[in-house]
Amino acid sequence: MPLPTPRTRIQKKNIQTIMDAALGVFSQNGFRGATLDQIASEAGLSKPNLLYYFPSKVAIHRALIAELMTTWLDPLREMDAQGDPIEEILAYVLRKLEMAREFPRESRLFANEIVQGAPNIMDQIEGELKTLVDEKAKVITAWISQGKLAPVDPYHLIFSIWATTQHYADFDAQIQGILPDKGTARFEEAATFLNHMYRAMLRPQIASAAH
Amino acid sequence: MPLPTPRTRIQKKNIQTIMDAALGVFSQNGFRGATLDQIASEAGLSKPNLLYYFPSKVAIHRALIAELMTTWLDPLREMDAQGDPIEEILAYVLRKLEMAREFPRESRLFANEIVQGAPNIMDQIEGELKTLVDEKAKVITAWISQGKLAPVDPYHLIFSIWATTQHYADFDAQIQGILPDKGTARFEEAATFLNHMYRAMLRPQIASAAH
DNA sequence: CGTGTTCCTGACCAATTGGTCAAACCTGAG
DNA sequence: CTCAGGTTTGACCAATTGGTCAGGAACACG
Repeated sequence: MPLPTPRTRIQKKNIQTIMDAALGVFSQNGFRGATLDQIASEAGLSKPNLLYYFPSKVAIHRALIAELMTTWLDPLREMDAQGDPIEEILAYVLRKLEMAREFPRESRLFANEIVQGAPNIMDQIEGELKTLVDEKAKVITAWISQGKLAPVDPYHLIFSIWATTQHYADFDAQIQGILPDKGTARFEEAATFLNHMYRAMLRPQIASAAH
Repeated sequence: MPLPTPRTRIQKKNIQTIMDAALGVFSQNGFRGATLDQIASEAGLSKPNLLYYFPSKVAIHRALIAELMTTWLDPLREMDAQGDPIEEILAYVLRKLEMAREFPRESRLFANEIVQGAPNIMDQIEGELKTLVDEKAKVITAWISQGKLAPVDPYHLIFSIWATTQHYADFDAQIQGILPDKGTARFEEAATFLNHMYRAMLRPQIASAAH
């Protein structure tokens, strides 16, 4: 029985190994496309051994998603209403881009889940996530009404940030197929590009002609 | 044997029915996650009947991808080097957004394929697609050197357009979970937002102070 | 009508799948 | 060393999967 909290160091190690292997397999094949044998093989364990630590395939997936959800939203949480609006948003963009580079598997796991209709995490999207987004949207709206940002829809602004940053993880195969160079330069180029893009669109226009 | 070109009207109709059903199933579950039984059931045909028209599961998938690739790139092809740069790019953005609204299943089919490493279409990405993108990147670069656009990396500009527009199809579940309204307003809002975003970032800055 | 071709199906198959289980194997505290 | 607990595995199972096949049903066309 998989104990709620890992007790022994063996449990800790194996659970970690399994989740790491499962992350790779689920993120590449989606839930239905992934097999326990694949995960077991990737983890260097036997299939019954997997099922000693997790009661079922979905349990592994759920554990992964749960772990991911807690850390995935941190960059957005860090956006500070007290800071300089444009710099705060740009910092958020760059943090998200950094996560796309650092944790592409996590990004793809998420992408797979959402593309398939988010069957397992819709409640968290409509709860935790929506709450956070609503809160930050209010912050952005306040910034706009203070004239510190160009007037844009805060929700779609956030969507565009998710889209443009996660794209570099989720669609990496396509990007690497198109971009001439094959190094990691694409992420640095992306940082420059997104920096320009969001600065340009968020810069408040010259104050209204009337004064 | 599935004849290369559909002959009878029955073939035409059934092949169409199958591909439509397969599009739905593949786009929601990915290739490995989709089953022939599911597709057959969705199409209202028996499984052996599917395999009368297509020799295998991958054949159906290949047919879908092939059909998609031909039309999916049309919006980009239409970008005209002779037109007004900003308007041309914006028209492209809106066409892509329109496709995300009109053909979300096609978008998700594509997304699934790329997220999983584009195993079946990497050659087309590195061939047809790359050629087209290279060509259009040159056009954009020319526009920039004529001072008609702000200087941005043309490749990443195109990536950002793909990301922001397809996001509304691929991640629709998330968007609908977050946005207050549930109608189709999100697409109109997106059009407004993207219009602002790309105009702001592409507008050439005031000519260099020196004159 | 008749008859050759196209279309369709139930029954079947081997391989793979998620999952079980009893028995064997470790491991660490006393 | 011991032995009770945690850990691991080979063998197994029922269900599902992609795919086959022989034959029947529907059609086209003279």
